[in-house]
Amino acid sequence: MARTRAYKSDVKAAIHETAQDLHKAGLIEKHTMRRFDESCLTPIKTFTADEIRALREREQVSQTVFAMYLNVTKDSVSQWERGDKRPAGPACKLLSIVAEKGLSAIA
Amino acid sequence: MARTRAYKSDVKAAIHETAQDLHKAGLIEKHTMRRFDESCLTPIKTFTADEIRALREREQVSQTVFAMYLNVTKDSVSQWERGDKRPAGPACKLLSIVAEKGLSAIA
DNA sequence: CAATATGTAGAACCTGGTTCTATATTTCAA
DNA sequence: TTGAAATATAGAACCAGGTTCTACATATTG
Repeated sequence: MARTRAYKSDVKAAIHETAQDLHKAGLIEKHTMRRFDESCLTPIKTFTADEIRALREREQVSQTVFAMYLNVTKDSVSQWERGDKRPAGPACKLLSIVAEKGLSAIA
Repeated sequence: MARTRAYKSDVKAAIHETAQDLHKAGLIEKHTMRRFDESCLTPIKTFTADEIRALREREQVSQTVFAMYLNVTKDSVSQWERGDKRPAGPACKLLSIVAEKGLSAIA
């Protein structure tokens, strides 16, 4: 292992690193390592308008500040929360991270 | 402070939490807190095709696995690396996080 | 009061992200 | 060695996400 971590939330990261090191050492095959990657990825949620709003309010920030964290415009956040538009792939990933680890995880 | 962290990379998160707590305590105004948020956000890079490829290869994963982490299709990653398309706002945010903290930060 | 922050609303535009197929090369297990 | 699977390129077509703009309404604050 290249690094060790104290937090249990980083178990998945550790699994990935372990698999990578095992691969480098020639102990496991590439396709096996990919299975590790698949299994240790956090599942992506599909957020409703209300869930997005609740998430933002949980973090106690305005739409503008929330948008800054996600690197989108404030209008986009507003549209998400009104159900006008729905966040795409990368946006959902960021929202999932925030939902699980809080805004500070993507500061 | 609600939590304390040991790593210096979380200084910005700490600033945010501190500002938030100061606001709750009525010691600073909302607009002042927003300035804190602005200043503690990691600047977003604009990635060239080559930089994206270099970033992925640094993490030693295939386009497919890289795509899984970012919650986009493998085709999108391929298009980025060939300069066919360019990552949008949320995608750039994710790439910036990976560039700074590694793939495990968005596992 | 005046200025700022916050959020809604809607329209128009552009391009990112998806999906599909086809091709070529490499990797690895049987 | 053979064949399946992984990897990556290429291009086309489509949809909708994200942006930008304006206008309006309501707090909030100095």
